[in-house]
Amino acid sequence: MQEKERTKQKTIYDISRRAGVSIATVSRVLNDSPKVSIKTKERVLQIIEECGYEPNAFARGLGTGSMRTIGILCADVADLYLANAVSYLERELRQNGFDTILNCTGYDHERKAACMKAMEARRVDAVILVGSHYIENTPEKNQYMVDASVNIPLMMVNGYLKGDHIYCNLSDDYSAYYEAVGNLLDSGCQDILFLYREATYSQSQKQKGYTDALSDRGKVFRPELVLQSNGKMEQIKEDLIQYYGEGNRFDGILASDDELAIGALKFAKAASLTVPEELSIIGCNNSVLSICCEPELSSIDNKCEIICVNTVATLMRVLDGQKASHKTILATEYIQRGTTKENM
Amino acid sequence: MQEKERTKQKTIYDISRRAGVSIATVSRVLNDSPKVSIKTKERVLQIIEECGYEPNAFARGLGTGSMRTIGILCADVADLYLANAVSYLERELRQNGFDTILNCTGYDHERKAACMKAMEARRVDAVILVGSHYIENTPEKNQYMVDASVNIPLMMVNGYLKGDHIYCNLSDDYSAYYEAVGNLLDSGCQDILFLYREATYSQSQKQKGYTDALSDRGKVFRPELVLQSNGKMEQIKEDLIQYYGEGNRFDGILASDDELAIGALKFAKAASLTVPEELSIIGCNNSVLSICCEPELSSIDNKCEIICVNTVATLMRVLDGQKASHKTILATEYIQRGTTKENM
DNA sequence: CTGTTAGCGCTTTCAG
DNA sequence: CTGAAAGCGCTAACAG
Repeated sequence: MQEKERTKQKTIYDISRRAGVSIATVSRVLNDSPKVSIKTKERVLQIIEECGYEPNAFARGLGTGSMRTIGILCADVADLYLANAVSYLERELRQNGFDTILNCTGYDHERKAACMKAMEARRVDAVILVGSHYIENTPEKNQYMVDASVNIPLMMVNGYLKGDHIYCNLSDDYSAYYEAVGNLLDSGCQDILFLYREATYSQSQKQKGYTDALSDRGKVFRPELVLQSNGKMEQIKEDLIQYYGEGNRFDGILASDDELAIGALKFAKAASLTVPEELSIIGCNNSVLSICCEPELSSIDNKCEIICVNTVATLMRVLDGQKASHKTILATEYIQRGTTKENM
Repeated sequence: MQEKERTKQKTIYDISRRAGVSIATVSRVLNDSPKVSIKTKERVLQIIEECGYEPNAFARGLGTGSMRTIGILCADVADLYLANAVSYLERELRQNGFDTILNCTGYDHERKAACMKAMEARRVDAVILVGSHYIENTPEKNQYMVDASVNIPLMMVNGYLKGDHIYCNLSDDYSAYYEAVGNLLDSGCQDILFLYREATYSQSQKQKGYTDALSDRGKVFRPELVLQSNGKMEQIKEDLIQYYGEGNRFDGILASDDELAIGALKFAKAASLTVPEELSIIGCNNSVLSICCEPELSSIDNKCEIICVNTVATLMRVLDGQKASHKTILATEYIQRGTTKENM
């Protein structure tokens, strides 16, 4: 670490000496305490300015037990949705005077738990978990979060886990998909394929909305119209081509994210199906992707920004010792574009 | 902050007492020092485990002067390219045992400088600046980085600034654009429009490649074939429609990013120009966007991952006191897809 | 190999 | 309003 020591950092003692006051007074000035006379305060501030003094954050952290840092855990910031969320969260946190430590955990359970531990060790003031990937389907696998929440408040963006110090903000995926099915049906679709990526908490809510909407509208749920596809766009397209080749027919696709939907769009082109006339497609997240394709993609906007703003607002109340809601569900908005027929 | 204190955190003293050794020994065990007998080491480790003890990171930071944290400054993680870069950087840093503090500075000069100051105050071990936006065109505006680099190593991803403790890794935008122009010309294009977003360092390199290639191929540079367009996809399309409406003609577009290129593609559709027959388009960054559209976008891959891996590797050498290269330029790769004609 | 001790630079009582 | 002094929890000489 010979890179350090370039400039001998000044300390509070240097300032106190130059100002002819005690370090306590300097500290008070630093913390904008009211019990310092304006005169001394100004003088100290003056000296601080002159010396280009910056208080040592570690020492302050050691003293107060906090460095005003929030940990953000997300599977991968390269993911469009997560990147957006992180961007909003970081902005809000900063506005509230908190720095953010980012940790991309990936999708592996062990690593997630390890990353959470690392955050605790780092003594962040709270951890925000972004994405429904964090909710696993067995209590044992979620235990590490419950454990962590004993020592530190946990905020979830688009995930729900019950716990005394766990606060969740999520979009109403169930209703969004329920409504989307209704829209497709209203526009004349008969057979709607539900296309999803993996079994997350969010996905199960979406699928529930899908099946409930079908049965409420008197349609029989056909399990073969639920298809899973992972991988990238090209793979999704291939999967659908194969599925279609096996004789499966549908005139509507409700996908659990925009990438899947665009894969579907590429499939439509490959299968020479006109969109939206012969095949309607709805994506989810209302990401940039949805306006890149032709026709542009109808999508479900899950109000990521609102969720994030709300998450940080809630966190601030929690850190302030105020009461806060443990579960907040936010409404989504259906965005009509070119891949679905206008109703009526 | 009443949220703290849930579990009285154990200290090194608690461990030393329970283990019947001095705190120094515990500290040695913690730091995996070789000068501890295996026996005591195991015993101490045992106790640490039992107590669920975690060393206080702030205290350690105060003692060592480092919390093994790197600051990443980027204009906005919601930006596709930047998100990718941050993702790679974070991964590499973590693999080297460093946490990353993310700060999205936006594009305003004042804020950038303020954020840099904040990083210094936080006493990160180094700062990585991502994106060529950080390089302004007057030395005065770049001064804050030079100043910061006196106290802390600075790494630049896709930007170049001279300085003793500044280390830059950037893609060879000049050659990439020089070559791209060649490709367009070879495929039969006559009039190539250079479409850019804003005057950044990177952009100027690209434009230089563009003009040099033209003149080297005996074409006269026509200033009216350089068009700036900001805003989102829709706006870009509109700008081009207007530009085209004013009588400007071209059969190739070389854009400085994928979003611009897709805006161009949308323009082509609006103007009923077939792509790539009547209009060839090349984007840059080889982002997801490039495979969302129809036809898929030919793009310049600037090897973001390699740059990031290299950046962190260089940083590690710097922190280790070794010599490192101040400027590394990496080759790009042209990705041929559907918006350009195959050569030959 | 192990223990003692002096910081690291700031916050925070407690007196005055 | 101001100062003295006791930590905060750990690291790192220095002695043994």
